[in-house]
Amino acid sequence: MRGRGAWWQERFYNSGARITGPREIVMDILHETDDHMSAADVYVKAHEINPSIGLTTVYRTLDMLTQMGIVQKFDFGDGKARYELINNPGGKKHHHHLICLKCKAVIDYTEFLDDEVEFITKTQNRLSEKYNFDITDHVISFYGLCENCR
Amino acid sequence: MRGRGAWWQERFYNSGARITGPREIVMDILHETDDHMSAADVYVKAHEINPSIGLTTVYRTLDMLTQMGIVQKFDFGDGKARYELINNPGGKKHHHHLICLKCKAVIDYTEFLDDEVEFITKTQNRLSEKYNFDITDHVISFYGLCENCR
DNA sequence: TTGATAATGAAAATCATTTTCATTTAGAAA
DNA sequence: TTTCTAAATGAAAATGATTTTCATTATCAA
Repeated sequence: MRGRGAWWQERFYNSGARITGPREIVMDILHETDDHMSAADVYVKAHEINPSIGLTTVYRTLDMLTQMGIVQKFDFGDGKARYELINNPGGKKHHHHLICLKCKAVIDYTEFLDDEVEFITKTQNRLSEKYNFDITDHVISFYGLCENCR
Repeated sequence: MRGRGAWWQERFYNSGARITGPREIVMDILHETDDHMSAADVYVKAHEINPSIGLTTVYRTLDMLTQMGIVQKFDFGDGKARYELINNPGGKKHHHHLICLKCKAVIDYTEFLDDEVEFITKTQNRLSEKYNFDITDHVISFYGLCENCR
């Protein structure tokens, strides 16, 4: 299943990043899950595939992917960062999060994105022009109390 | 300047939270700044006012305020959480963030909120109904590379 | 095939945040 | 006002995620 899509390899190349075993494995793992994975989660899976991979490398790879805009890093308030592929062809759809402030439960929602696209596109264009930012991504999260905690 | 607004004291009361010296000081500090303060930042200021206040209490207070929806907790990716008052009468306006993935610079923007209000209100209503969530807050952030890093 | 350099892994270091626990305090009740 | 009890506090220790260091290895352009 390795090398399923050259799409990211091309992006690595364009960034001057080498394509290595550990990086391929991390990309595979991210492709294969629908979860919000922490670095430790990725490490555990990577370790099953190749026990010589170090946690440090997982961190470094996830960080690099985040900076390249391939991965999105989230903080749900439970003390560890979570990572998700931004473009996962055939994978999880674009979505946002509904986060409970008390129990930290996270609900992914994909509804109501039509209105969002319109709003985000417009705002993003305005912002990138005004602040000369190369915007690659956005986050929309709603916070509150879930039905169990309210 | 203490006790400037009873608004939060009432909310403390309604939550069964006691109004204590340390908590008043933390609220004052949050009222008086426009920055995105970390717990350590708040601690330093609190310590100037009353050196007996402990960092632990600052953390606990900020956490409580976050759960009460008085404060919003942010993660800009630099490893420490930031806190801002959500309703600061006479203070900083509602705003969102533009965050550089490389240098972690944060730009606050307040423009283009008219479109946002419409979009957010609608989405929030739909979500709270569908998922039975008591939504108190939202975050919209844009990520990318700032003009120096792009 | 080779060499420069990027990437890696293990271990140690860092550092934000949380926990523990003995002490103090707010504020309801008497 | 005084008393009483649960909530709040602070210091210190513990935790745990993430980063740094540095010697070794591997990628890939030439």
